Amino acid sequence: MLRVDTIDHRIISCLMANARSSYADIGNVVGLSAPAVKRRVDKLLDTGVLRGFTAVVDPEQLGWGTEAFVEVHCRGNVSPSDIQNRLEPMAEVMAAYTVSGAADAIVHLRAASIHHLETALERLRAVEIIDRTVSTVVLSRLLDRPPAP
Amino acid sequence: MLRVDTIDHRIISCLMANARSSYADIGNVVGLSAPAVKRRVDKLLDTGVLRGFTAVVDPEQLGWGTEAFVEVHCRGNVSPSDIQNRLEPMAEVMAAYTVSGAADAIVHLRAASIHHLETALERLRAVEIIDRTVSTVVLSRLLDRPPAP
DNA sequence: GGTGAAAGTGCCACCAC
DNA sequence: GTGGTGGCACTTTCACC
Repeated sequence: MLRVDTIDHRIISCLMANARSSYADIGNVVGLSAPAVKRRVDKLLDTGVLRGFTAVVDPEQLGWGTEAFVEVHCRGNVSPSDIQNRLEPMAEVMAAYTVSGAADAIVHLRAASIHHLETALERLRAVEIIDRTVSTVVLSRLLDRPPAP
Repeated sequence: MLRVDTIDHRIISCLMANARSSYADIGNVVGLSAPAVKRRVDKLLDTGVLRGFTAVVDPEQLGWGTEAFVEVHCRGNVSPSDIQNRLEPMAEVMAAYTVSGAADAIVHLRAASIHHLETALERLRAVEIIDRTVSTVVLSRLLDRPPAP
């Protein structure tokens, strides 16, 4: 793990605001030349601080407007990597976390419709290591921010 | 609201995989020339299907590795926009949703440490419209995917 | 970390369908 | 309305200082 200084943070902020901005533009903001910015970005990508660049889409307009959070309770003792391997092939799984408290994991599902969500939940519950699930359907997205600097 | 055809979807997929790929590269994948791709991307941005381009960072390595999901229960009847206005100024709020079930909202918090998370939770509970909260601390991130095509 | 030059890209006007 | 072409400015990317 390496040191990420103030200039790196400002470069990351620029790229989070607009991942397609040019190295020259970023350089004007942070006070560096374009090649210097590129060298820092390449290093941040190499070390994994920056994982990549992606487009932010409106799931609603693409027809993936139905979301739910699912508490997953497993039978017996299950390792996090077990759960991870089971969830990875499911396209509807946006994110998953092991958590404190009664549940073993929280799974963030996104689907095209309530019906699609239902089938995804059925497939989730069919996983043998999963004992039971408690799902909470999202009614509206109040806030959705990209990660902070 | 406009029509988003198959080619648009494939362009969006390319940009989600790498928001910094060139229009020519995308064109090679979807079978269009670079200017044709740019025109479609510009239109998708105009209409809001594409909201922008952002860098994907590893929160762990940036020192924002502590996460929690918080069920928020409000007193009386509170409108979603009320909750939204209260949460918007909090930097630790990554996302928030109104949900079905007993809770009024689910708030996704991200903080630099357990102590930072604690102070964020205190500020959340200090909001007068909020009656009580039930928080679930994330132990590990099993999966974290950018939105699907 | 900056500079300069070569290769690649973005972006626009214009044309064809 | 769609998509393709050509040309010029800008960007990326390298070696070198």
